[in-house]
Amino acid sequence: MFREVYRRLYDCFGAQGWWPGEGPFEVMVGAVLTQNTAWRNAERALGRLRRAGLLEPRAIAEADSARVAAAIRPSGCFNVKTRRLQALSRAYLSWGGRQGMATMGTGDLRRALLRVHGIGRETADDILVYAFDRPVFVVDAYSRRIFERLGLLEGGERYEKVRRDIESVLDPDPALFNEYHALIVQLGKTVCRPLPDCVACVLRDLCPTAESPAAGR
DNA sequence: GCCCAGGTGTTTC
DNA sequence: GAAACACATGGG
Repeated sequence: MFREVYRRLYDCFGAQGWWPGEGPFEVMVGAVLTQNTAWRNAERALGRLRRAGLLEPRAIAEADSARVAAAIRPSGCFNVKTRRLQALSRAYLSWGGRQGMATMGTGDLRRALLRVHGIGRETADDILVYAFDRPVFVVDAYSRRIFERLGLLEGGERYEKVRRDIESVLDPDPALFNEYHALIVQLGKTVCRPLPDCVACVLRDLCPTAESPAAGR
């Protein structure tokens, strides 16, 4: 069923071509900047970092935190995110950069990322998929809501369970997981706004047998 | 003015 | 563990 949802979303929206970013490190920075933040604002912050010469691990790690904070201001929570970016940059360097990380197994890399201050499950999985091409499903509020509505999730499941359940029935194809999360976000942006209810219309197409709407909120 | 956005850490029960 | 809260800007 998760395959079918994917297929329909892909037919409907086409390839999303995520992640908009230049290399692994930039993707990682973007993943932190977009936490609880619209991508548009994360993008602004990214541009300002670049213009300030701060879009490199060593530059961020060694810069005065006030400078980093000023650069990423448009993405909100800038003091919090500054600490996170500096921690992530130091970790990135300590792991031997993109090469070092590329040689690590997905499980090890995930555990390493989760130990970094400010990198939670969703951000870690964003990084695994979009910076290092690992076949990992990114669980977010949209995917939960959509799958719950389709009856594929009960609601209230833990992050890890959702992730494993979905990964276990899909081919471990990095490109597929890359598109899947992007398509769900696309669906969320175009249809699920305001969040709770209007998922329904797309879901009628996705799965005619799904429970009818109104249970929202 | 209020709610939300491609969350996470801390505190408290 | 789970719930409540802080973090903070920009758009609808």
